[in-house]
Amino acid sequence: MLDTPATCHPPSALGWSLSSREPRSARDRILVAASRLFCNQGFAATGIDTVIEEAGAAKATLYKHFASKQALIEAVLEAEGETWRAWFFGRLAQIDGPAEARLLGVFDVLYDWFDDPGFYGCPFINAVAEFDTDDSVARRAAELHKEHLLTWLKAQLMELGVRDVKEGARSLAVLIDGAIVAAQHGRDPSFARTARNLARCFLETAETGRG
Amino acid sequence: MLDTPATCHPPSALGWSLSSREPRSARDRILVAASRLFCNQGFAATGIDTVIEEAGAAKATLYKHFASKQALIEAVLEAEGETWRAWFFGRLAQIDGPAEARLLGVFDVLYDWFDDPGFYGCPFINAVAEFDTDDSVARRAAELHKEHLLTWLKAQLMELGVRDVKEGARSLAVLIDGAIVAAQHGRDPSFARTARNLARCFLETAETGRG
DNA sequence: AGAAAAGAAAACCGATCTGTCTGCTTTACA
DNA sequence: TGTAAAGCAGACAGATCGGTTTTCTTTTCT
Repeated sequence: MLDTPATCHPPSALGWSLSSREPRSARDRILVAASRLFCNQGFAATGIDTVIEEAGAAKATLYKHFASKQALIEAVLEAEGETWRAWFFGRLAQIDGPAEARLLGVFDVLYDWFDDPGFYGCPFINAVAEFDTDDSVARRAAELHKEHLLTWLKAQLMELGVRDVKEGARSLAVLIDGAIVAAQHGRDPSFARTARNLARCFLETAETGRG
Repeated sequence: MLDTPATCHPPSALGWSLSSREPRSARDRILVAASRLFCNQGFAATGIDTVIEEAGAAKATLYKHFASKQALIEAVLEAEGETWRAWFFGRLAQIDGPAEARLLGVFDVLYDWFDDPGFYGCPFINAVAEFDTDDSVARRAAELHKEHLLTWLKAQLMELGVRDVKEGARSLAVLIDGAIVAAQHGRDPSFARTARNLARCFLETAETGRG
């Protein structure tokens, strides 16, 4: 009963997902199970009973650690985002060379993410798609996540010496979001390469202003 | 009770949404109400009872026209997609000039879409985000929708004389998806301009092979 | 005008939802 | 070893879910 249900992909071995972490406490097990179920089956579509069954935990235990389902969703998004960013920026940090190589490397790392059988799109994009209307917790979590990304992108663009760093980061963010959605819909990781070519094309013209 | 609830944006005046259509039959009212609620509050999060209340219809009437909630979702996606494409391609058809102007015009039309107060992102992206795991009706509807878009893009790129038409269409699709998601998350229509600049940048290098 | 279809209102069904509460067992720590 | 916390199992509550059925009214078309 602790096996991964057939409707869920196996936890990734790459380490971008919370599901690949070894749970220690009951709280961990609940968080990991909720993460896997929420991200694969949807937040609203996944019930609390399913989460505790997958986690092998008691309902009272869940509600001792998380005040409500909303709070659990919030915790899942935060933990999932942190895990993903640690993996993503960790991979990028291994790339030595100029900032341009690191910026293009973004799309190589994205390729590996898309190519993982457990890839289910970006949890934040999926969450905002569900809870769009109200300015919910999901939206704020997504904003924070994107803020982290933009900060990193801007640092690289600054190092590269492009003129409009803010607009450059926005451009790359559009490419990243577009690649994620296209890869998710088409189940085709090669959209990372398509986006990479667009990025190279953009950087070539944007770099003209560097010193 | 037929008023738009506070949680929903007013129906668009531009005509890209099904909500802007004047409902004639009870079936129409149900379809329009379901479209507005599903797209604004989420598919799973919106109950049948809410739909019939918003539509001012009886539950039996709904189930006479639609076999199930899934069938209703399917009908909403199909109708919403058809309405959107009629609006989108209609706007683009008004652009006279070379294919390049029409391709860049895509992002001007997208701007108007994003700028509408009733903008809730792309229904297909949102639906796939909810029903990702199973190869559901939503996924097939999204594929069909993207197929329409790609066909149009390829026709323009062919007219423009670019070398790799298929890859060019994929590139523009990434830009469109990315702009949609970024605009939805940031509630900022100007991501359409960012994507437009990327498209111009891409077309300039891709056009080198035209005759 | 009269037949027939469409629709409204509301009761009703079984299942499932989030969340609470009560026992009992296991773990952890002093 | 004894005490306290943590956790499991499951019943339970009230609401809501998707969906069916019945009765009555309105519309529509010949």
